[in-house]
Amino acid sequence: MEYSISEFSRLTNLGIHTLRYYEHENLITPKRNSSNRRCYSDKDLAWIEFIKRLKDTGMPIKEIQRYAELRAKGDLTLNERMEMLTVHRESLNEQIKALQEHMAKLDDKIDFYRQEIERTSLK
Amino acid sequence: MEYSISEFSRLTNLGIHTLRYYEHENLITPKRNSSNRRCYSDKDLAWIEFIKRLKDTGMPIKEIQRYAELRAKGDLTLNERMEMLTVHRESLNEQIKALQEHMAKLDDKIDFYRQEIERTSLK
DNA sequence: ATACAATGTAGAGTAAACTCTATGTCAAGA
DNA sequence: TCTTGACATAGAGTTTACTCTACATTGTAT
Repeated sequence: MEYSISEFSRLTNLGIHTLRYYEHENLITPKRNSSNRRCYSDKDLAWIEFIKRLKDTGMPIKEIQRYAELRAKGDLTLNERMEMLTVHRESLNEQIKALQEHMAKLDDKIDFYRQEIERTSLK
Repeated sequence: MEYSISEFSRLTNLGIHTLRYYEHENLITPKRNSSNRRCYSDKDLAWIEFIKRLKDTGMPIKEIQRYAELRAKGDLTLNERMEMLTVHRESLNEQIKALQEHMAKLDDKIDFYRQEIERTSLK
């Protein structure tokens, strides 16, 4: 299947402006039809979903750009891309650990508040 | 103990400019000495550490501002503050869940890469 | 043929959170 | 006294990632 930019915008939940911005930043390069309109494919869809995942896990656009560049060069860059993902995996792991520690501390704080409210009878 | 802004900067790992910025945004209000220099206390230190925690868990400055405002009003706002923290706790919980899902998908992708590299003998 | 809605490009504007610059004050050492 | 060096304020500048505006084209319905 092929999609116009507005269809693709709906499918990906990314604004039309954002899609054009991503293209401008060379994250994605959809085909064009005879009238120069963008034609997004299902492959583009899978790719943009992966881009979203990288973004949602804190990878900056610049680095996704680098990854996209490698991807465009084909199979010869598989090693390098896997290396990037492996490094990113580690950062993700640390993010999760950090958030879990924050969660524990936050729980302590909430408990403390609960006691204070009890003690001062502000409940 | 009391600390000058540069000492406090070292203790908190926040730049001097950032500390002044936080004060400008009413997140923290250190005492001043007779020459109008900032005098940070140990209480300020504990407070800034908590601010960092909120920030690191994705709370925007605006909301920390709101929390700081309540804190400045004293014990009468304990309930409201606990409510804020409880809501924030939930968001933190969801962040962790989301990251864990991303991690699982990323692992799948890395496995796929490993197989592709094996298959195409690019190792 | 005409209107109009979707699309195209280039570039300006926005929001958040800093970060830096210009300029001035002040206490302490040479 | 003179000179630093740390600190003060006000406000400008930066970075990231969009988001929007202005204006030109194009395909389709009337």
